[in-house]
Amino acid sequence: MFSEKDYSDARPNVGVTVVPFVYDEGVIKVLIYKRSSGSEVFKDFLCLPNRFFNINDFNTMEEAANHALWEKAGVSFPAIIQFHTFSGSYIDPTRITTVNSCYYSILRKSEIVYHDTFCGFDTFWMDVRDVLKLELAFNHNEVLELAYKRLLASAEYTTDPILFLDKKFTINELRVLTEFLIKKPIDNSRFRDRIKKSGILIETNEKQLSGSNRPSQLFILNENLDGYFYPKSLTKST
Amino acid sequence: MFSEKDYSDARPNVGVTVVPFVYDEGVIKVLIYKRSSGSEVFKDFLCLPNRFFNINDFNTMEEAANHALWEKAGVSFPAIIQFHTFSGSYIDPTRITTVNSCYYSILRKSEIVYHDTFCGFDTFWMDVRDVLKLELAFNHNEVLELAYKRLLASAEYTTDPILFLDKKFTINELRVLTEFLIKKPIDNSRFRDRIKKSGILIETNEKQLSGSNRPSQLFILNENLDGYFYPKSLTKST
DNA sequence: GTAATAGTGTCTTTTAGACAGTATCGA
DNA sequence: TCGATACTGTCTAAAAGACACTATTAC
Repeated sequence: MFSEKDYSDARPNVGVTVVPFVYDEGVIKVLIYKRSSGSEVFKDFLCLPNRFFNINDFNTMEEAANHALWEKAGVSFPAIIQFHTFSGSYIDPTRITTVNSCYYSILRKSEIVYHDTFCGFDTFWMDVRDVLKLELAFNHNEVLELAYKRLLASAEYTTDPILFLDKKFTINELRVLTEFLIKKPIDNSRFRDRIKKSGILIETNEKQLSGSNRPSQLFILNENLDGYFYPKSLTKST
Repeated sequence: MFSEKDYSDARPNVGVTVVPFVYDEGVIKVLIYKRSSGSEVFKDFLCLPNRFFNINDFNTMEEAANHALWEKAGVSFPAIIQFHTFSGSYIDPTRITTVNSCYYSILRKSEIVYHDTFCGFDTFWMDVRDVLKLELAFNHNEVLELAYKRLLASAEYTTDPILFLDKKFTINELRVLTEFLIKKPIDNSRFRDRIKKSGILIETNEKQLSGSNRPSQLFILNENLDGYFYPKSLTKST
């Protein structure tokens, strides 16, 4: 396999797509941009940040993904999570068979460089659920749909969504975010118990005043733990 | 992005790799084969089933993956699960930058066409843990390592490993398999309770005699349920 | 004081964990 | 009858779930 000279004309186009998520105003928003009217295909369509994977410019697809993210969202080297690679001639119907590796990124609102236009692109942050009603370029509807599904599922098992919050956050902020992601109410008392016993959060010596009420304790993520958050009970947890 | 004429020489090589797993003699085995001494690269190395993704031969990478699996393991169109796409020049160091999309497959031992040589390849089924000690071609060590890790993790959350068992199986067979995958003993009584309450298994009217003892009840998988198996308790399960 | 949100305590229900006990077969 | 493995019951410990209660602030 992988013979350079034999196969150069039979190679697919390879691209990366990034789904940049942010938690803002109580909902998850995604960054999209409008393709220029000079584009070869999908002129003026809305689109997720993407990039051709050109081996002269990039060694790995993660580099290409980071480049796309920087170009459109103004964020450098955030955590990106590969969730699926699509392939087929349907992705770019007027051209050749395409391979599209997709990543999503959990961004902190405070770290995004906001710009209506950047590198010449018109970008928008929109509620994911609204974007899913639109017709996007390429296969970006299925890309966004799967990315959102995986993001929501990750809230059930991992601490990843904590990356949406500021470095210091309150347990209530985490609870409200988690309730949004899993679409169910969570009992406050239980949630606090679990979190304290799990050891995933470290109490800081700071408090936050959010109104005329008792100040809330600020926590940071315990970086030493990772992976699964909620204990399963298939076996004794020991 | 994706401009055909501009980028044809800058396209990476794209290949698929399949990790065929089977549950046999109480352990998970993987199929590997020996590359021919006429290969351009990695002559005589052991290797996982793989295939160049040539757009003249295949429309999607899943087709290429199925072809590789058929060629080496003699199984047609089993369930394949994409778990990661690797990229970089390190994958095939003497040639150009490569993109390698990887799948694993959960095969039933009874459905595998066993052959020491098939389509001219010498194939072997070996305990995964032993294969991981060897030096495989390309990046197949990291491919196998991640595939095995994902397979083991799937036993904690999904019913996927049931696909290793025959269509009709006993709860004890499932328990022993699960104990192997999660590397922990499971209480028999609890396991039965959970399974019965979860509704993932349907009782058949057949029993199996496995020795001088009470016959065991045979079950089949309830295909209507899918996804997660063990209930989490973040919220009331209702 | 009141309103508002942060955080705690306590009781009931559900589930997990350990393990003894019963069932059904071959020999 | 005995040995072996399949399967069930029962008791205790732990966790979940519901919700009342206290804490701290602005006004």
